[in-house]
Amino acid sequence: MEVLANSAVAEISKLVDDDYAVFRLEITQSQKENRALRRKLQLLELKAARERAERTMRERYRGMARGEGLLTGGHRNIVKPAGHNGWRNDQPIAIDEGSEPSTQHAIVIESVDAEAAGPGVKQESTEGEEDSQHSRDIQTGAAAGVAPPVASEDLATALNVNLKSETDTDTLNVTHRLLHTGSDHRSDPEGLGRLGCPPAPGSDYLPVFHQSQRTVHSLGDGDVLDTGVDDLSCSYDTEMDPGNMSLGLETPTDLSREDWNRYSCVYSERCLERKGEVIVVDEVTVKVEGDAPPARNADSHLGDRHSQSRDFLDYRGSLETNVNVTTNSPLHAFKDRDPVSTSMGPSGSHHFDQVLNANTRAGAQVQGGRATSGNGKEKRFLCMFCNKGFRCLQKVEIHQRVHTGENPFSCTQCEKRFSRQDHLKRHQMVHTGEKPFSCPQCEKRFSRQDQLKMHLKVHTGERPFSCTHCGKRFSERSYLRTHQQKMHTVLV
DNA sequence: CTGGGGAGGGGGCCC
DNA sequence: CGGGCCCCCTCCCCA
Repeated sequence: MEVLANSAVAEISKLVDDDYAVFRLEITQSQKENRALRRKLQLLELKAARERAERTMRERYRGMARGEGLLTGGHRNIVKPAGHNGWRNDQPIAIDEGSEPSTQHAIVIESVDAEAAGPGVKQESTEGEEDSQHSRDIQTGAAAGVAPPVASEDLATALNVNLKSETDTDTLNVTHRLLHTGSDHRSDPEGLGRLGCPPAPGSDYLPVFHQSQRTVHSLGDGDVLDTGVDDLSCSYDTEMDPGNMSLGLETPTDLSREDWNRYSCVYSERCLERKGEVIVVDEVTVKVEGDAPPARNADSHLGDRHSQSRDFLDYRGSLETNVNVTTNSPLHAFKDRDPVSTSMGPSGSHHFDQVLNANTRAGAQVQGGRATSGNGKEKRFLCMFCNKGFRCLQKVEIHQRVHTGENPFSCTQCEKRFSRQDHLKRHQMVHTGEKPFSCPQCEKRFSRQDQLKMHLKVHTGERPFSCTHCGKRFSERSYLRTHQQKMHTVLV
């Protein structure tokens, strides 16, 4: 009897276990379906939100374009909508010495080669069909402007952020994105802009999206990187800071243009690999439509004699003389224009200033001459403004202050501001009167070594610069230039 | 007009 | 990675 009872219990247990297993399987499948449906729903909602947001942005930009010239001559005076708490021209970035200049975010775009083994959506496909399906969804949804796949884990966050924009058109926290549609109006023979799609040999350019976190600034701007590639097939949309990213739409230089930047996003087959504040995008190619020449914060250079206009003019010059520049050159300035990104709520805000300008690469090369990678030490970090390459993230962030006008270091003696700490330190010698460098010939003293070096030419009679017209020699290039301009009317 | 000096901006390199 | 330094360029002022 006991045996029969035991066997019966065993049989019952077996049946229960079997049913339980089946039940669990069904539950798992249901959960999977649930997730898939939820994601689809989120994508749809996101799509709708983005379309609404873009529509709003366009209308706003159009309004600004009609009301205020965004580009006036060599300088753009950006007029922000009232009530916006974004970057203000009368509030130059002022981070006093000792305070942290900025906490910066960056996006690193790597080529396929660079991160071939990196994790990606594709690689993660083994985790579930839904992921790969999701990846496909995002890719196919590019034209409609679907949120970026910030890896599967970050997707929800990104989506949430994007969805947030749906409810607040004035505080559009939408992902920063890079638009791709396949450039057909640009030439980039060197493939600098081919950010991984496919990468030019030895050109792993890593445009750096600069995002400063400050308590008072929240300037978000979408950026577009024009890769100048004709056969692009992928683009991406990046979520810089899911919690605070602001949407930035490009401001067309040509106000008559109607082709406002259409922000669409497509993720490449790879995924974003987010590492702290650095996002690595694999196999990404982007294209830009629309113009947004860089502008400088008119008041960002306090006491700066030269840079305010000069840099901007230089920038314009690089554009104007760059054969690669097209009317759709994607130059963007952000601190001076922030018509959109005003996520300045009390919850804190970030400003995301970034500019992509593949077209100014030539200018950067002219200036630096070694802007591209592939020779010696790789310069994988690209300035989002001018595409100039740098080896270190910090360097490119510092460099981008050229474009942003950011001067975090202020002199306590005269309130002058500097973009670099060493410049501040150098400047402060003006106040201290320190002149550690003395001329061995005349005992004249200088505060700087390069000035001593310059001075030494007085004694050596070195005149390496000669006028090609009259043969007159000069010790300094600037002397020669001045001479030629005045005497020969030749621009050097 | 030339030359010299002062000063700021920027890139590169090294520690 | 950040700081510091070197170097160069440029502009301005002035003698």
